[in-house]
Amino acid sequence: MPSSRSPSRPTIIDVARDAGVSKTSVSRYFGTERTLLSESMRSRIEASIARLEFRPDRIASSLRGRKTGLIGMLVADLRNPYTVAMVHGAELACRERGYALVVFNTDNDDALERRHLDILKGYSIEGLIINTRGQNLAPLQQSLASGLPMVLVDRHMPGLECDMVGLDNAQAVALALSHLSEQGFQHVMLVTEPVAGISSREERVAAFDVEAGRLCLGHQVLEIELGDNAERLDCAVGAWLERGEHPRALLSANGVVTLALCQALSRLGAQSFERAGLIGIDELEWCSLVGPGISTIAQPVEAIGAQAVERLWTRIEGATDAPCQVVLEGELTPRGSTMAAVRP
Amino acid sequence: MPSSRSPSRPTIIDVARDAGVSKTSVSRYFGTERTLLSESMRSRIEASIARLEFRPDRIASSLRGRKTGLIGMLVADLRNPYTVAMVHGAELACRERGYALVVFNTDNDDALERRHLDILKGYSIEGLIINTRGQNLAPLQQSLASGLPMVLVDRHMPGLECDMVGLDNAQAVALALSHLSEQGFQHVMLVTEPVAGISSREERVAAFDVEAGRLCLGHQVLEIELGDNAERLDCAVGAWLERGEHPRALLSANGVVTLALCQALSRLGAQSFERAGLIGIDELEWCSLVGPGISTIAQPVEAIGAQAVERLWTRIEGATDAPCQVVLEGELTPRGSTMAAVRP
DNA sequence: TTTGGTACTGAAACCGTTCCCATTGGCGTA
DNA sequence: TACGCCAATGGGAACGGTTTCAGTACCAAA
Repeated sequence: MPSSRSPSRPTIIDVARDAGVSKTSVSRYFGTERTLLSESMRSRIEASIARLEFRPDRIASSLRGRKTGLIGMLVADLRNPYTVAMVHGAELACRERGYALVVFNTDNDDALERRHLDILKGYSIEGLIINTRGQNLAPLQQSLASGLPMVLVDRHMPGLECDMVGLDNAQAVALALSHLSEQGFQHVMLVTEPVAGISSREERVAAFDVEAGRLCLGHQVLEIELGDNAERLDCAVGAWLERGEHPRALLSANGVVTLALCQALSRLGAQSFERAGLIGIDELEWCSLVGPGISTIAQPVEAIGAQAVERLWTRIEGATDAPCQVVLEGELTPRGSTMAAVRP
Repeated sequence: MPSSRSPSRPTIIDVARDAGVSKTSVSRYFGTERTLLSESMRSRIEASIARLEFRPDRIASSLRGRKTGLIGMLVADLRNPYTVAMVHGAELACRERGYALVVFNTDNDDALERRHLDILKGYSIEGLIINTRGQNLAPLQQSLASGLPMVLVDRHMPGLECDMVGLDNAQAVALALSHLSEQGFQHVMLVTEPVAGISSREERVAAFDVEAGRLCLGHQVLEIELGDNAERLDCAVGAWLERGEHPRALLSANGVVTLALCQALSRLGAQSFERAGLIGIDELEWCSLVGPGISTIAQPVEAIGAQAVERLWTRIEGATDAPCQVVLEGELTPRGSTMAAVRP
């Protein structure tokens, strides 16, 4: 009945008293100095720990020397499936390495991002994973300068010299376009949220222009703010569908856009899916169910999250080589939406 | 240029020295005793804090007296949209109250759940939100007994007397069935993952039997393990479709099942959606896009997460009334999948 | 003048742990 | 025997804050 004594958790001193040893020895029982302990000491301590159900207070231990074991993560939109899967991958990797992940959602709010960053620093996190819009350069630069290991996910921030993990955008876009070309599409339109200096979007647009040119495809880019006003998208897509002589296809720059495009096509009439091809970056669970099945270029999202943690870990362990960049390849899943381009 | 001096963060002592006051006064500057400080003292401290960019170390301050401001959350499956939305709601509410949320994903692994619980306790969380399978009663009971405020989400755990927030299952099921009945369906099948003692599933099944009986609908329940073997589901649903004389409809017990059912129907042929009605508990972003549009009963997921935090908060503030139970209503969105039941 | 109260301030103890350093005892060696 | 060394152990300072408590200064009331 260890719980009947004191209402609060047992401390290392309780264990020491119970085992008849010093608190130093109990402290050594956890951590690397454990090998110093004799066999008898070790077993006595073990017994007391079990009897009292002692667990060291990580907060107290981090105060003096020991690390917190906390990794912070700042994401712009937790409801985005990309983010969720990435967080999941990062969480698995953290678990592997003995870290705990503290995730803050900034909801695309820059002020909130600053506040969350402050809070995270207050918890003495050992590393920081960032996947936000990048409007808060100064405070991030300062964190980096103060020696906090950081990793960017999905996009660079100019002026922030740190590791970065993301998709190989050029490869992904090329893969999509060569697939469309093979399927006989001759005109393509990339639909993206406003580029706004976000590097991954820039890269996708740039790769799109280059690659479509190389493949001799007619091409254009539609940059559009999603959100409240669905009509603008309907108009743009509708107009594009109208003036079609060639077999044409849409390339969606990410999962959010894919959803919006499917909604637009669906509003424009059920037969819209037959009037144009569609392929999207990001694999979504419902892609096989909609229309003829939506072709996708899947990002290795879980791997991206895991790699972010791995990069962080090497930095925490002391690696000081130049900032590196991990780009992972996308994978094509062809479905009905890009088959049989012989459309009027 | 405060950063050129010392590599590590300024401490309260640095501020005290800089302002020419005692560290006690600086400590008082934060927290409730602030009113004690004279005007001149307050402004001097303020200036030093700004000059040194001092932020109190929350970890250190929590050691003596002050709370950690951390709320822990244990979820069974972070990739489930229900979970994501609930986490998001909880996060907003935490932000409101000045808490930070530490989320651990147990991936439906009971051992992992125990480990995560231990870790969370090690960080001296102030409250715990639980949404897991409930196979780890003992350690949870112990946490509760030790005075940790806890809230269950979506389901009870028999033997764990604490607050609970979830869907009004009876109302949601009744709403779905009365809609189906109004639309002329005469036979309904509830499809659910294995009940396995999970209270929300039990309640949905119970309500289904009662309500279908009351409405004089032919009814049956299909309890099936999803995951790897999709064939079993295809068989079950296929067979059920075959032997149909009445207009019949499927009621999916949650979003995961809805996805599986749509996949099954889609595999069984595109016209399957016309052979039976379908309505699912949980609103999903793609429901309007699949087949004729899938009707849903939306759970107020964000509200559930927010309410969980609110319950926790009242407990943290000292409320000691009997464990309460917050049930929120589901909302019907009728779509094509439950229209025009006049099917052969 | 003494007393008492109020408004403000700081010294020191404390939180639970880790780390530095001193101590002890046993053993091999000169 | 005396010495040095090593393995094992413990005492106490330190970490960065909060809190308790003991002042100090000032002013009104007795």
